[in-house]
Amino acid sequence: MGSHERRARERNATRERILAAARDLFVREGFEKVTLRRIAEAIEYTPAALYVHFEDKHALMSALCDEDFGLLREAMRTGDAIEDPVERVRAIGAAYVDFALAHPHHYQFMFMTAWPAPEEGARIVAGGEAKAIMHGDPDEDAYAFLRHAVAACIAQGRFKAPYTDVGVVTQMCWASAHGVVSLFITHGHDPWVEFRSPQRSSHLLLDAVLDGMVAAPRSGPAAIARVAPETRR
Amino acid sequence: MGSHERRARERNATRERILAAARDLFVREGFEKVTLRRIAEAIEYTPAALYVHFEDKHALMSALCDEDFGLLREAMRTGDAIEDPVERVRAIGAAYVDFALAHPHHYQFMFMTAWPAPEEGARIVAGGEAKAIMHGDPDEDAYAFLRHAVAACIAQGRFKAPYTDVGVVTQMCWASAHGVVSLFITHGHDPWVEFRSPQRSSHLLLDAVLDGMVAAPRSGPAAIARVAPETRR
DNA sequence: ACAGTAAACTAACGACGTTCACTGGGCTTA
DNA sequence: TAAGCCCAGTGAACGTCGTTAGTTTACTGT
Repeated sequence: MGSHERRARERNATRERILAAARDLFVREGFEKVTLRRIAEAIEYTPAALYVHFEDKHALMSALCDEDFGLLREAMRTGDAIEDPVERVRAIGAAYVDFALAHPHHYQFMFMTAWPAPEEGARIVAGGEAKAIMHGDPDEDAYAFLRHAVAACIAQGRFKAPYTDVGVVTQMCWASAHGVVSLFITHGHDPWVEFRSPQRSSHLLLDAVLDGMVAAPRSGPAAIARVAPETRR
Repeated sequence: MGSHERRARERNATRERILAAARDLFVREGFEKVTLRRIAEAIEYTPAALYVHFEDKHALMSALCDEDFGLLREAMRTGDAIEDPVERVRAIGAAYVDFALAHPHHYQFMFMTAWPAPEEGARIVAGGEAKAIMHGDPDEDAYAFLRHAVAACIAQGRFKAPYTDVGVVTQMCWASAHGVVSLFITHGHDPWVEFRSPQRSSHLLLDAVLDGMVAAPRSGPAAIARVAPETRR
């Protein structure tokens, strides 16, 4: 009677083998070299076999993506214990950047590829798999995690006007980190732009943004908690 | 004897027709729908005919790109007359964002696609066409144009430490604008992120960055020239 | 009138994602 | 034990893509 479970386990095992092969190709050869035929070849399967485990290539890549979003979420937990919300935002940004630079191919797929768009047919994907990745819960959603920290900053009045809209400020912080790393990923090796350390650039940028947004210390201990950017790292 | 010129003119004309068809497909149907076969069909040619005018698809797209870099450069000239370098940087950023949002597909190709990388063969493209796009001359190169304005800021001591490295600060400004617009282009229609106005977000971000970088007004007229971000737009 | 040039065509190649009829071994059931 | 089902995996094909080699065709300069 446990054969059901064994079959399911086996099925899941080959599914994992497929994903592993895809990830291997992905991280080693880059983006557009990941081909169903090469994945199949890597695990000594026929290309058609992949369709038993994934609806199509997009679904396969999405599954890879899901795993990476989990990793990113975990990486961003680094700053979870930091009391000061502004410093927490800073730590989250640093973790985000580190993740992106450590896994550029994954990052590229996660945040730098425009998905096929809703089409005119307006057929929403069957189960709504995108929803599974990010649905607003700070415990499971990297975006909501950042947003949560930003909301804390605003709630404590740490940001002066007009930086008081949680959504906008969250996007500003996200864009700061994303801007540097995505530029580095696409143009980091172009000859015409001297990219020194993207780490340093992104940290400086986030420092500048936060500096620009934080309200002047009125009188409280906020001024003490604040660390000078140039001495921090 | 003038037939040489006429032939050249005709040749150039069909080259332009190819580019126009490509651009049309590009802007109307988006990125990956641009196919050599569809371009050829649009101008009632055979796919192979395109290879008379372009080395390969990449070269064709690069030619499209060149035109767009020209447009971008022209758009960024808006802030050319602005005296105050900080405000000039702000204006350049705004123009950049406007361009990106007005031509998202072009922007995607110009700044959001990782080019095939040098390969291991290390065969540099024949004429060095990438060099033609951006080669450091502020009059022809959008990046150098921004860099020039940033350098003026630094030369006038408008930025406090540690924001004194021209290259790094230029990249920070660039990344600020690029971060917002690229996120909007790829994820602007995703359900899980409430993207209000990317214009507003990017302007606020650049404001915050500049606010964070500018030195406190010592005593001079700089404080007067500085306009409060929230009242500007 | 003739040879040369070059733009455009025909036809094919290999690689891609995807589909579909099929097979064959393990499982359930009689 | 035999019959029948399930389903992971196969084989072969389809249509599309970028690209190439060989050929035609129209115009040019002599």
